Amino acid sequence: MQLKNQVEWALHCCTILAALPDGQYVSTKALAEFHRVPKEYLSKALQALSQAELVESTLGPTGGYRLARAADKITFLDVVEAVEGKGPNFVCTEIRANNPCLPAGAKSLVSKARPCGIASVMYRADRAWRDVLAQTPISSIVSTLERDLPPKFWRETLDWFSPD
Amino acid sequence: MQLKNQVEWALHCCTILAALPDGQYVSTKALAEFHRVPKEYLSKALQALSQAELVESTLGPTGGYRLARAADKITFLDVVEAVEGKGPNFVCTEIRANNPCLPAGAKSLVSKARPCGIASVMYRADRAWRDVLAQTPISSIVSTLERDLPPKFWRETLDWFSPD
DNA sequence: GAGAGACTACTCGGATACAGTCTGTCCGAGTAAATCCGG
DNA sequence: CCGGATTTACTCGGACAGACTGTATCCGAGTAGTCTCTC
Repeated sequence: MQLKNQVEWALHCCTILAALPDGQYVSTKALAEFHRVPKEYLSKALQALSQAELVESTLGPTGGYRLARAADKITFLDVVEAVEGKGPNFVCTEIRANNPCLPAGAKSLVSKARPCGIASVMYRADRAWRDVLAQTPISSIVSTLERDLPPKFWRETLDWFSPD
Repeated sequence: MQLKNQVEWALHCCTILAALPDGQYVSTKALAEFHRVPKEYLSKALQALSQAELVESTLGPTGGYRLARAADKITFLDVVEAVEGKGPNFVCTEIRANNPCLPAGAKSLVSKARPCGIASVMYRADRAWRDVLAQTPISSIVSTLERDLPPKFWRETLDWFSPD
Protein backbone atom coordinates (compact mmCIF):
# COMPACT_ATOMS: atom_id res chain seq x y z
CA MET A 1 0.00 0.00 0.00
CA GLN A 2 1.82 3.01 -1.25
CA LEU A 3 0.91 6.46 -2.51
CA LYS A 4 1.39 7.15 -6.19
CA ASN A 5 4.41 8.90 -7.57
CA GLN A 6 2.09 11.59 -8.81
CA VAL A 7 1.49 12.66 -5.21
CA GLU A 8 5.15 13.47 -4.78
CA TRP A 9 5.27 15.29 -8.11
CA ALA A 10 2.14 17.29 -7.37
CA LEU A 11 3.51 18.39 -4.02
CA HIS A 12 6.81 19.53 -5.54
CA CYS A 13 5.00 21.38 -8.32
CA CYS A 14 2.78 23.14 -5.81
CA THR A 15 5.75 24.35 -3.81
CA ILE A 16 7.27 25.74 -6.99
CA LEU A 17 4.06 27.57 -7.82
CA ALA A 18 3.90 28.84 -4.26
CA ALA A 19 7.46 30.14 -4.38
CA LEU A 20 7.08 32.08 -7.61
CA PRO A 21 5.61 35.60 -7.71
CA ASP A 22 1.84 35.65 -7.30
CA GLY A 23 -0.12 34.99 -10.44
CA GLN A 24 2.76 33.76 -12.61
CA TYR A 25 1.71 30.94 -14.91
CA VAL A 26 4.04 27.95 -15.34
CA SER A 27 3.60 25.47 -18.17
CA THR A 28 3.46 21.72 -17.71
CA LYS A 29 6.49 21.47 -19.95
CA ALA A 30 8.59 23.66 -17.65
CA LEU A 31 7.54 21.77 -14.54
CA ALA A 32 8.24 18.42 -16.23
CA GLU A 33 11.68 19.42 -17.44
CA PHE A 34 12.59 20.95 -14.10
CA HIS A 35 11.78 17.75 -12.22
CA ARG A 36 12.81 15.44 -15.09
CA VAL A 37 9.55 13.55 -15.17
CA PRO A 38 7.44 12.61 -18.22
CA LYS A 39 5.49 15.68 -19.27
CA GLU A 40 2.35 13.93 -20.46
CA TYR A 41 2.05 11.93 -17.29
CA LEU A 42 2.74 14.86 -14.98
CA SER A 43 -0.02 16.62 -16.85
CA LYS A 44 -2.47 14.10 -15.42
CA ALA A 45 -1.51 15.07 -11.89
CA LEU A 46 -1.84 18.76 -12.67
CA GLN A 47 -5.25 18.15 -14.21
CA ALA A 48 -6.29 16.52 -10.96
CA LEU A 49 -5.12 19.59 -9.05
CA SER A 50 -7.03 21.76 -11.48
CA GLN A 51 -10.20 19.72 -11.06
CA ALA A 52 -9.87 20.07 -7.29
CA GLU A 53 -9.62 23.81 -7.84
CA LEU A 54 -6.24 24.06 -6.16
CA VAL A 55 -4.68 25.53 -9.31
CA GLU A 56 -6.11 27.34 -12.28
CA SER A 57 -4.98 27.13 -15.86
CA THR A 58 -4.85 29.31 -18.95
CA LEU A 59 -4.67 28.11 -22.51
CA GLY A 60 -2.54 29.31 -25.37
CA PRO A 61 1.10 30.37 -25.39
CA THR A 62 2.36 31.79 -22.08
CA GLY A 63 -0.34 29.54 -20.63
CA GLY A 64 0.10 27.12 -17.76
CA TYR A 65 -0.88 26.73 -14.14
CA ARG A 66 -0.85 28.94 -11.07
CA LEU A 67 -2.22 28.50 -7.57
CA ALA A 68 -5.92 29.20 -7.27
CA ARG A 69 -5.55 30.66 -3.77
CA ALA A 70 -2.90 31.73 -1.29
CA ALA A 71 -0.22 29.12 -0.56
CA ASP A 72 -1.00 29.12 3.15
CA LYS A 73 -4.58 28.16 2.34
CA ILE A 74 -3.51 25.01 0.47
CA THR A 75 -2.61 22.07 2.66
CA PHE A 76 -0.81 18.80 1.98
CA LEU A 77 -4.12 17.07 2.47
CA ASP A 78 -5.70 19.12 -0.32
CA VAL A 79 -3.00 18.02 -2.74
CA VAL A 80 -2.90 14.40 -1.62
CA GLU A 81 -6.67 14.03 -1.82
CA ALA A 82 -6.80 15.72 -5.20
CA VAL A 83 -4.40 13.17 -6.67
CA GLU A 84 -5.13 10.11 -4.60
CA GLY A 85 -8.84 10.49 -3.97
CA LYS A 86 -10.72 11.33 -0.82
CA GLY A 87 -11.63 7.79 0.16
CA PRO A 88 -10.26 6.35 3.42
CA ASN A 89 -7.36 3.94 3.15
CA PHE A 90 -9.42 1.20 4.80
CA VAL A 91 -12.78 -0.03 3.59
CA CYS A 92 -14.90 -2.21 5.84
CA THR A 93 -16.71 -4.93 3.92
CA GLU A 94 -18.75 -5.90 6.98
CA ILE A 95 -17.59 -9.49 7.00
CA ARG A 96 -18.72 -9.66 10.60
CA ALA A 97 -22.24 -9.95 9.16
CA ASN A 98 -21.24 -13.33 7.68
CA ASN A 99 -21.10 -14.89 11.12
CA PRO A 100 -23.16 -18.07 10.64
CA CYS A 101 -24.44 -17.84 14.22
CA LEU A 102 -26.28 -14.62 13.51
CA PRO A 103 -29.90 -15.11 12.38
CA ALA A 104 -30.65 -13.98 8.85
CA GLY A 105 -32.73 -11.03 9.96
CA ALA A 106 -30.24 -9.74 12.53
CA LYS A 107 -29.05 -6.92 10.34
CA SER A 108 -29.71 -4.52 13.18
CA LEU A 109 -26.82 -6.04 15.14
CA VAL A 110 -24.38 -4.99 12.52
CA SER A 111 -26.02 -1.75 11.43
CA LYS A 112 -24.42 1.64 11.35
CA ALA A 113 -25.65 2.13 14.90
CA ARG A 114 -23.02 -0.39 16.02
CA PRO A 115 -20.09 0.20 13.70
CA CYS A 116 -17.51 -2.54 13.36
CA GLY A 117 -14.93 -2.07 16.08
CA ILE A 118 -12.09 -2.96 13.78
CA ALA A 119 -13.18 -0.46 11.17
CA SER A 120 -13.51 2.21 13.85
CA VAL A 121 -9.88 1.83 14.84
CA MET A 122 -8.73 1.87 11.23
CA TYR A 123 -10.76 4.99 10.53
CA ARG A 124 -9.33 6.69 13.59
CA ALA A 125 -5.81 5.98 12.33
CA ASP A 126 -6.72 7.26 8.90
CA ARG A 127 -8.02 10.46 10.48
CA ALA A 128 -4.78 10.93 12.43
CA TRP A 129 -2.85 10.66 9.17
CA ARG A 130 -5.08 13.20 7.44
CA ASP A 131 -4.94 15.55 10.42
CA VAL A 132 -1.18 15.89 10.12
CA LEU A 133 -1.49 16.60 6.40
CA ALA A 134 -4.31 19.07 6.96
CA GLN A 135 -2.24 21.02 9.46
CA THR A 136 0.63 21.60 7.06
CA PRO A 137 0.19 24.25 4.39
CA ILE A 138 2.25 24.22 1.22
CA SER A 139 3.69 27.58 2.20
CA SER A 140 5.58 26.01 5.09
CA ILE A 141 7.75 24.06 2.67
CA VAL A 142 8.63 27.24 0.80
CA SER A 143 9.90 28.69 4.05
CA THR A 144 12.16 25.77 4.83
CA LEU A 145 13.46 25.70 1.26
CA GLU A 146 14.26 29.40 1.45
CA ARG A 147 16.11 28.80 4.69
CA ASP A 148 18.00 25.64 3.68
CA LEU A 149 19.00 26.37 0.09
CA PRO A 150 21.89 28.80 -0.52
CA PRO A 151 20.39 32.10 -1.79
CA LYS A 152 22.30 31.83 -5.06
CA PHE A 153 20.66 28.57 -6.05
CA TRP A 154 17.30 29.69 -4.74
CA ARG A 155 17.37 32.82 -6.92
CA GLU A 156 18.53 30.89 -9.98
CA THR A 157 15.76 28.39 -9.48
CA LEU A 158 13.09 31.09 -9.39
CA ASP A 159 14.64 32.79 -12.46
CA TRP A 160 14.61 29.47 -14.30
CA PHE A 161 10.82 29.64 -14.46
CA SER A 162 10.51 33.29 -15.38
CA PRO A 163 10.09 34.23 -19.05
CA ASP A 164 12.76 36.09 -21.10
CA MET B 1 -4.25 3.94 -2.26
CA GLN B 2 -6.05 1.39 -0.21
CA LEU B 3 -5.13 -1.39 2.19
CA LYS B 4 -5.66 -4.96 1.02
CA ASN B 5 -8.71 -6.97 1.89
CA GLN B 6 -6.39 -9.39 3.62
CA VAL B 7 -5.73 -6.77 6.29
CA GLU B 8 -9.39 -6.74 7.26
CA TRP B 9 -9.56 -10.53 7.21
CA ALA B 10 -6.42 -10.90 9.28
CA LEU B 11 -7.73 -8.49 11.91
CA HIS B 12 -11.04 -10.32 12.18
CA CYS B 13 -9.28 -13.66 12.42
CA CYS B 14 -7.02 -12.36 15.16
CA THR B 15 -9.95 -11.15 17.23
CA ILE B 16 -11.54 -14.58 16.91
CA LEU B 17 -8.34 -16.24 18.06
CA ALA B 18 -8.11 -13.75 20.90
CA ALA B 19 -11.68 -14.41 22.01
CA LEU B 20 -11.36 -18.20 22.13
CA PRO B 21 -9.86 -20.02 25.15
CA ASP B 22 -6.12 -19.73 25.34
CA GLY B 23 -4.21 -22.20 23.22
CA GLN B 24 -7.13 -23.44 21.12
CA TYR B 25 -6.15 -24.10 17.54
CA VAL B 26 -8.47 -22.98 14.74
CA SER B 27 -8.10 -24.25 11.20
CA THR B 28 -7.94 -22.06 8.14
CA LYS B 29 -11.01 -23.84 6.86
CA ALA B 30 -13.07 -22.87 9.91
CA LEU B 31 -11.95 -19.23 9.75
CA ALA B 32 -12.68 -19.10 6.03
CA GLU B 33 -16.15 -20.59 6.35
CA PHE B 34 -16.99 -18.40 9.30
CA HIS B 35 -16.16 -15.22 7.41
CA ARG B 36 -17.29 -16.59 4.02
CA VAL B 37 -13.98 -15.86 2.43
CA PRO B 38 -11.93 -18.01 0.01
CA LYS B 39 -9.98 -20.47 2.13
CA GLU B 40 -6.85 -20.70 0.01
CA TYR B 41 -6.49 -16.96 -0.21
CA LEU B 42 -7.15 -16.36 3.47
CA SER B 43 -4.44 -18.90 4.08
CA LYS B 44 -1.95 -16.47 2.56
CA ALA B 45 -2.85 -13.82 5.10
CA LEU B 46 -2.53 -16.29 7.96
CA GLN B 47 0.83 -17.42 6.65
CA ALA B 48 1.93 -13.79 6.78
CA LEU B 49 0.82 -13.58 10.41
CA SER B 50 2.68 -16.80 11.10
CA GLN B 51 5.85 -15.50 9.48
CA ALA B 52 5.61 -12.36 11.62
CA GLU B 53 5.34 -14.66 14.63
CA LEU B 54 1.99 -13.27 15.70
CA VAL B 55 0.37 -16.69 15.47
CA GLU B 56 1.74 -20.21 15.59
CA SER B 57 0.51 -23.22 13.69
CA THR B 58 0.31 -26.96 14.13
CA LEU B 59 0.02 -29.48 11.35
CA GLY B 60 -2.17 -32.54 11.04
CA PRO B 61 -5.80 -32.99 11.98
CA THR B 62 -6.98 -30.73 14.81
CA GLY B 63 -4.23 -28.47 13.56
CA GLY B 64 -4.57 -24.78 12.82
CA TYR B 65 -3.52 -21.44 14.23
CA ARG B 66 -3.49 -19.82 17.63
CA LEU B 67 -2.06 -16.57 18.95
CA ALA B 68 1.64 -16.72 19.66
CA ARG B 69 1.35 -14.35 22.62
CA ALA B 70 -1.26 -12.67 24.80
CA ALA B 71 -3.91 -10.72 22.91
CA ASP B 72 -3.04 -7.49 24.70
CA LYS B 73 0.51 -7.79 23.42
CA ILE B 74 -0.59 -7.87 19.77
CA THR B 75 -1.47 -4.51 18.28
CA PHE B 76 -3.29 -3.50 15.13
CA LEU B 77 0.05 -2.27 13.82
CA ASP B 78 1.56 -5.73 14.22
CA VAL B 79 -1.18 -7.28 12.12
CA VAL B 80 -1.28 -4.52 9.49
CA GLU B 81 2.48 -4.58 9.04
CA ALA B 82 2.56 -8.37 8.87
CA VAL B 83 0.13 -8.37 5.96
CA GLU B 84 0.89 -5.07 4.30
CA GLY B 85 4.60 -4.77 4.88
CA LYS B 86 6.54 -2.43 7.11
CA GLY B 87 7.46 0.15 4.49
CA PRO B 88 6.13 3.72 4.80
CA ASN B 89 3.20 4.68 2.59
CA PHE B 90 5.26 7.45 0.96
CA VAL B 91 8.59 6.98 -0.75
CA CYS B 92 10.71 10.01 -1.59
CA THR B 93 12.45 9.66 -4.95
CA GLU B 94 14.50 12.80 -4.35
CA ILE B 95 13.29 14.58 -7.45
CA ARG B 96 14.46 17.82 -5.87
CA ALA B 97 17.96 16.70 -6.89
CA ASN B 98 16.90 17.06 -10.55
CA ASN B 99 16.75 20.83 -10.24
CA PRO B 100 18.77 21.96 -13.28
CA CYS B 101 20.09 24.97 -11.36
CA LEU B 102 21.98 22.78 -8.93
CA PRO B 103 25.57 22.03 -9.95
CA ALA B 104 26.29 18.38 -10.70
CA GLY B 105 28.42 17.92 -7.61
CA ALA B 106 26.00 19.54 -5.19
CA LYS B 107 24.82 16.26 -3.78
CA SER B 108 25.53 17.57 -0.32
CA LEU B 109 22.67 20.04 -0.64
CA VAL B 110 20.21 17.21 -0.95
CA SER B 111 21.89 14.70 1.32
CA LYS B 112 20.35 12.97 4.28
CA ALA B 113 21.62 15.82 6.41
CA ARG B 114 18.95 18.04 4.80
CA PRO B 115 16.04 15.72 4.23
CA CYS B 116 13.41 16.73 1.71
CA GLY B 117 10.85 18.91 3.50
CA ILE B 118 7.99 17.33 1.65
CA ALA B 119 9.07 13.82 2.55
CA SER B 120 9.48 14.87 6.18
CA VAL B 121 5.85 15.92 6.39
CA MET B 122 4.65 12.75 4.69
CA TYR B 123 6.72 10.61 7.05
CA ARG B 124 5.34 12.48 10.03
CA ALA B 125 1.79 11.74 8.88
CA ASP B 126 2.69 8.11 8.31
CA ARG B 127 4.03 7.91 11.84
CA ALA B 128 0.84 9.42 13.26
CA TRP B 129 -1.14 6.70 11.48
CA ARG B 130 1.07 3.95 12.82
CA ASP B 131 0.99 5.41 16.33
CA VAL B 132 -2.77 5.02 16.52
CA LEU B 133 -2.52 1.43 15.34
CA ALA B 134 0.31 0.68 17.73
CA GLN B 135 -1.71 1.95 20.68
CA THR B 136 -4.62 -0.38 20.05
CA PRO B 137 -4.23 -4.01 21.06
CA ILE B 138 -6.35 -6.74 19.51
CA SER B 139 -7.77 -7.50 22.94
CA SER B 140 -9.61 -4.18 23.01
CA ILE B 141 -11.84 -5.32 20.16
CA VAL B 142 -12.74 -8.48 22.01
CA SER B 143 -13.95 -6.33 24.90
CA THR B 144 -16.20 -4.19 22.74
CA LEU B 145 -17.57 -7.26 20.96
CA GLU B 146 -18.37 -8.88 24.28
CA ARG B 147 -20.14 -5.74 25.36
CA ASP B 148 -22.06 -5.05 22.13
CA LEU B 149 -23.12 -8.50 21.01
CA PRO B 150 -26.03 -10.18 22.86
CA PRO B 151 -24.55 -12.90 25.10
CA LYS B 152 -26.51 -15.59 23.29
CA PHE B 153 -24.89 -14.92 19.93
CA TRP B 154 -21.53 -14.38 21.53
CA ARG B 155 -21.62 -17.78 23.21
CA GLU B 156 -22.85 -19.51 20.07
CA THR B 157 -20.07 -17.90 18.07
CA LEU B 158 -17.40 -19.18 20.45
CA ASP B 159 -19.00 -22.63 20.47
CA TRP B 160 -19.02 -22.65 16.67
CA PHE B 161 -15.24 -22.93 16.70
CA SER B 162 -14.93 -25.48 19.50
CA PRO B 163 -14.65 -29.16 18.66
CA ASP B 164 -16.87 -31.71 20.37
C1' DG C 1 -3.99 -56.26 23.27
C1' DA C 2 0.14 -54.00 21.40
C1' DG C 3 2.93 -52.25 17.84
C1' DA C 4 3.81 -51.15 13.08
C1' DG C 5 2.13 -49.38 9.02
C1' DA C 6 -1.45 -47.06 6.21
C1' DC C 7 -4.66 -43.29 6.14
C1' DT C 8 -6.48 -38.74 6.84
C1' DA C 9 -6.70 -33.85 7.61
C1' DC C 10 -4.34 -30.21 8.06
C1' DT C 11 -0.31 -26.49 7.09
C1' DC C 12 3.01 -24.70 4.03
C1' DG C 13 4.98 -23.16 -0.19
C1' DG C 14 5.19 -22.67 -5.07
C1' DA C 15 2.97 -22.15 -9.64
C1' DT C 16 -0.46 -20.12 -12.16
C1' DA C 17 -4.25 -17.15 -13.90
C1' DC C 18 -7.00 -13.08 -14.08
C1' DA C 19 -8.36 -8.37 -13.12
C1' DG C 20 -7.46 -3.85 -11.77
C1' DT C 21 -4.45 -0.08 -11.03
C1' DC C 22 -0.24 2.54 -11.88
C1' DT C 23 2.88 4.34 -15.15
C1' DG C 24 3.71 6.18 -19.41
C1' DT C 25 2.78 7.53 -24.37
C1' DC C 26 0.22 9.32 -28.27
C1' DC C 27 -3.01 12.12 -30.59
C1' DG C 28 -6.83 15.26 -31.69
C1' DA C 29 -9.79 19.20 -30.21
C1' DG C 30 -10.07 23.63 -28.31
C1' DT C 31 -8.08 28.18 -27.01
C1' DA C 32 -5.46 32.40 -26.64
C1' DA C 33 -1.45 34.97 -27.74
C1' DA C 34 1.73 36.20 -31.40
C1' DT C 35 2.66 36.73 -36.11
C1' DC C 36 1.71 37.66 -40.82
C1' DC C 37 -0.55 39.68 -44.67
C1' DG C 38 -3.53 42.53 -47.42
C1' DG C 39 -5.71 46.83 -47.91
C1' DC D 1 -0.61 51.71 -40.19
C1' DC D 2 -4.55 48.88 -39.03
C1' DG D 3 -7.58 44.91 -38.89
C1' DG D 4 -8.45 40.29 -40.01
C1' DA D 5 -6.51 35.67 -40.98
C1' DT D 6 -2.99 32.34 -39.94
C1' DT D 7 0.31 30.24 -37.04
C1' DT D 8 1.98 28.76 -32.76
C1' DA D 9 2.10 27.05 -28.11
C1' DC D 10 -0.26 25.68 -24.74
C1' DT D 11 -4.27 22.93 -21.98
C1' DC D 12 -7.58 19.38 -21.93
C1' DG D 13 -9.50 14.92 -22.66
C1' DG D 14 -9.63 10.36 -24.41
C1' DA D 15 -7.50 6.14 -26.12
C1' DC D 16 -4.11 2.91 -25.55
C1' DA D 17 -0.23 -0.23 -24.00
C1' DG D 18 2.91 -2.36 -20.64
C1' DA D 19 4.26 -3.40 -15.91
C1' DC D 20 3.09 -4.29 -11.50
C1' DT D 21 0.11 -5.53 -7.74
C1' DG D 22 -3.98 -7.60 -5.63
C1' DT D 23 -7.16 -11.37 -5.82
C1' DA D 24 -8.01 -16.03 -6.34
C1' DT D 25 -7.31 -20.99 -7.40
C1' DC D 26 -4.82 -25.32 -7.68
C1' DC D 27 -1.56 -28.74 -6.43
C1' DG D 28 2.31 -31.27 -4.29
C1' DA D 29 5.24 -31.90 -0.12
C1' DG D 30 5.50 -32.42 4.64
C1' DT D 31 3.48 -33.47 9.25
C1' DA D 32 0.83 -35.10 13.11
C1' DG D 33 -2.92 -37.36 14.75
C1' DT D 34 -6.11 -41.53 13.77
C1' DC D 35 -7.28 -45.84 12.12
C1' DT D 36 -6.33 -50.54 10.65
C1' DC D 37 -4.09 -54.67 10.37
C1' DT D 38 -1.17 -58.21 11.92
C1' DC D 39 0.95 -60.95 15.37
